[in-house]
Amino acid sequence: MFSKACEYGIKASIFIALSSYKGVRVSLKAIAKEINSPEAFTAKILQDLVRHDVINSIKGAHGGFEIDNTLISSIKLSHIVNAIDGDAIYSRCGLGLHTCNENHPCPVHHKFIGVREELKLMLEDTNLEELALDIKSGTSFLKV
Amino acid sequence: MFSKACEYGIKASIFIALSSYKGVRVSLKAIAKEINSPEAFTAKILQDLVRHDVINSIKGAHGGFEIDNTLISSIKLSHIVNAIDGDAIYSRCGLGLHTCNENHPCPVHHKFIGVREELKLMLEDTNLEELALDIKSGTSFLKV
DNA sequence: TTTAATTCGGATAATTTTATCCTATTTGTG
DNA sequence: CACAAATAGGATAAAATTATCCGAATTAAA
Ligand code: FES
Ligand code: FES
Repeated sequence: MFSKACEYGIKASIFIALSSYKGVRVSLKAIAKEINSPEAFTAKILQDLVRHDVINSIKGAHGGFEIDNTLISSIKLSHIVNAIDGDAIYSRCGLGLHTCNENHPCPVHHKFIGVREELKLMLEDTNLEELALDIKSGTSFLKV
Repeated sequence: MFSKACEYGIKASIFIALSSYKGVRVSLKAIAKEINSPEAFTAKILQDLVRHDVINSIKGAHGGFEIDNTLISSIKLSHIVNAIDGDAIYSRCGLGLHTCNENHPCPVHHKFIGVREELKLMLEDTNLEELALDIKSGTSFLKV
């Protein structure tokens, strides 16, 4: 469903949010360890998220990644997915026609748009705060 | 959402169903042309569908692909997707945890399973007959 | 001001997916 | 039987995704 890059991006963002609530900035190394991802690849993804203003990076000694506490609840999964995978998941035809077009629908169009719309709503409705709180309370997990 | 292979597999199956209703067996070449797919790659996918008993192949002169007319309405999208992409789309954790497990859920598990379940139901509920009839009536299209 | 801890960014490698090519095999027809 | 028209299947190539490596730039602190 999501690319590996996107999966890492989501998990990393949640962990960064969690740390930011605690007031601690986290390093790439700590993130990769926590979400069980390859360090260098994760670095690329974090750079992407920084460029898209999803997370914030501080260079140099004692640097790392963080998110402004006041923004965490307004960052939606859709922002992260969009930054990494683009909007293909929302707009692309499920069977690879040139465009998804109501007036020239592929065979699964009307079956597919319902699921796609639900996915879109879910991503737009889910924010980093709730996901981070679930990790904090031990309700959900970032690895294994 | 689906792999390219799966997209081709679905479109090819619909076209084969349509031809089978007309009583004509179709060649690989005709299929690839109709669904706008690379011929050799499509051949591999069709072989896969044959092995999984989704479609039927006849070798030699005047050979080609067909589906038993009486079976078309009972072949579901889920059969095709399963034959080509396996069951990952149903069972895999959305964030790549080792397994999707209610007792050890990833952060998006409870948000995700709804969408996944709707997708599953859609695939299990949609059969080749209805898709082929839409193509026949000009309600939907296999290419462009 | 030097050093160490970091992120950044370019180059490259490994893996997976997608695509192509060529030969073997099967089968209907003259 | 010989031939032509098909699918089957193995080998290989191209492209995309995932992963690694290494040096440059930045920054806090000794
Ligand atoms: S045209 Fe294929 S999903 Fe809309
Ligand atoms: S554990 Fe991740 S989707 Fe179920």
